[in-house]
Amino acid sequence: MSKRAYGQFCGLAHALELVGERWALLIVRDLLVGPKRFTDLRRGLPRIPTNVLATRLKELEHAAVVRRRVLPRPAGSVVYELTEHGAGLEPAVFALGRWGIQTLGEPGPGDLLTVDSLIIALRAMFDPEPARGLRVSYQLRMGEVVVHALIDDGALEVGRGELATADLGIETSAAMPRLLTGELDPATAVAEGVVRLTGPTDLLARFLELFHIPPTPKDTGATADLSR
Amino acid sequence: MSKRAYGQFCGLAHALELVGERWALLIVRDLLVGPKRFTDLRRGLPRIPTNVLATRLKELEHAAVVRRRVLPRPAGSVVYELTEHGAGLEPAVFALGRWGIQTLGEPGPGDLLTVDSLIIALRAMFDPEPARGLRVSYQLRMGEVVVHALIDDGALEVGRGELATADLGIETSAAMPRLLTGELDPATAVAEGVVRLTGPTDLLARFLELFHIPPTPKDTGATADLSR
DNA sequence: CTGGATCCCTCACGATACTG
DNA sequence: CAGTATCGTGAGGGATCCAG
Repeated sequence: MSKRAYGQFCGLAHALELVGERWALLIVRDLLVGPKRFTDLRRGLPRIPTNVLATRLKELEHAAVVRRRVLPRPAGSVVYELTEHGAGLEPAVFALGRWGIQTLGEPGPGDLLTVDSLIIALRAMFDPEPARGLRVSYQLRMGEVVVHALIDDGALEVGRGELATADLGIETSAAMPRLLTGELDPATAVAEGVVRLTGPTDLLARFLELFHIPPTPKDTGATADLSR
Repeated sequence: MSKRAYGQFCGLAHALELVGERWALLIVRDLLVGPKRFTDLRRGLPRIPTNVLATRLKELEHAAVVRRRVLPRPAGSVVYELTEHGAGLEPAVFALGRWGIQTLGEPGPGDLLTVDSLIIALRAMFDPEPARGLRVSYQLRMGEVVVHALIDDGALEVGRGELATADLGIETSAAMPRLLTGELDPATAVAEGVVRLTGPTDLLARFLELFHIPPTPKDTGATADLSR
């Protein structure tokens, strides 16, 4: 048994031994979007030391979560991708992401938003029920980051970059989490200018039906900030 | 921003900053069963150093996941319990647990099974759909650990200890994960004696309809053991 | 330029002892 | 019972260096 094992015959404990190390689930998050090279992962996780990234990738490969694959010639480069088993982490990553976004608050000065994290966030918050029989597309811009979402009869496809033909363009900043929890009313958000729209305004309400999270629970008296 | 922050404006990253430290989610797991005293938590997590447990509880309290409460006289003792926000981690804990149990394998020599982890495992794998209109009760014994489950029209209640009136008593060992993934056939499990029943045999198949996890994916060539 | 490996420093974790 | 104090170890953080 490993030195740092939890020593419990328990699915959660075993999962944490495989993907509970620091940075591991963020690597899985980025790989859920698609295969990536070492440098791509570095770009999406700028604060990870390269030795830690290399170590995590080896551990995840050993745990059959990640597969290291050498692309055929002439590319010849190395990509990391999730195994089928690793892709099975998607529900857990989505659930943790939905929980975390409830108390995300405003971005700190050094916090950055990546395209992949936004793609995963949209997929995590998509509710297929109200999307049945619906066909609509959105372009979402948050700072430099632009993604688009195609909804087609209960199915969602999220891609990076612009989509000129989108039914509605949404441009916003850090207000998005408060919008998604229902903490911020869409009408007042537009009125105050924290959300700017390009297209029919009523499609924003539709957007919030399709993408949502449980509302932030009432404060229980404990301090929830991150200062230590 | 904290020194060890991930520096990402992302729900998953924020969640990992709150409950991603070592032992944190195992503490949450035990508190999902009910409020506990410091010593109760120690008993359920025998390998956690007491200072780490104390540190985690303070961090979780600060993150509004856990609430420290002094019981009214004459008890006067201290209990830790999940806040509403902390209880919102249940779907994430269940999803991670379901993923981890797929590759749990056999228990190591030092691995132990606790009552609370078994209770959470059953709740995590319960499927309410086949339970509609159904009323049945089970007693489950794995080594020293005994719990019981009451299913009543889509609702599940799991409690610790024996239930003499249970419709079926199931006594097994480490074979349970393989049974739940479908990797091990219930008939052969009974025939080989790794599962012993007390009651109508066909209720075991019913049990596996009510409690199940996605089957373990086919091996992809990577080694999945834990030796380092 | 990609894909890492190596070094050093710090701090979190782990084990144990001890206290109100 | 409910933690705190102390100390050793090893993992993470950051910078740099190197091979293909």
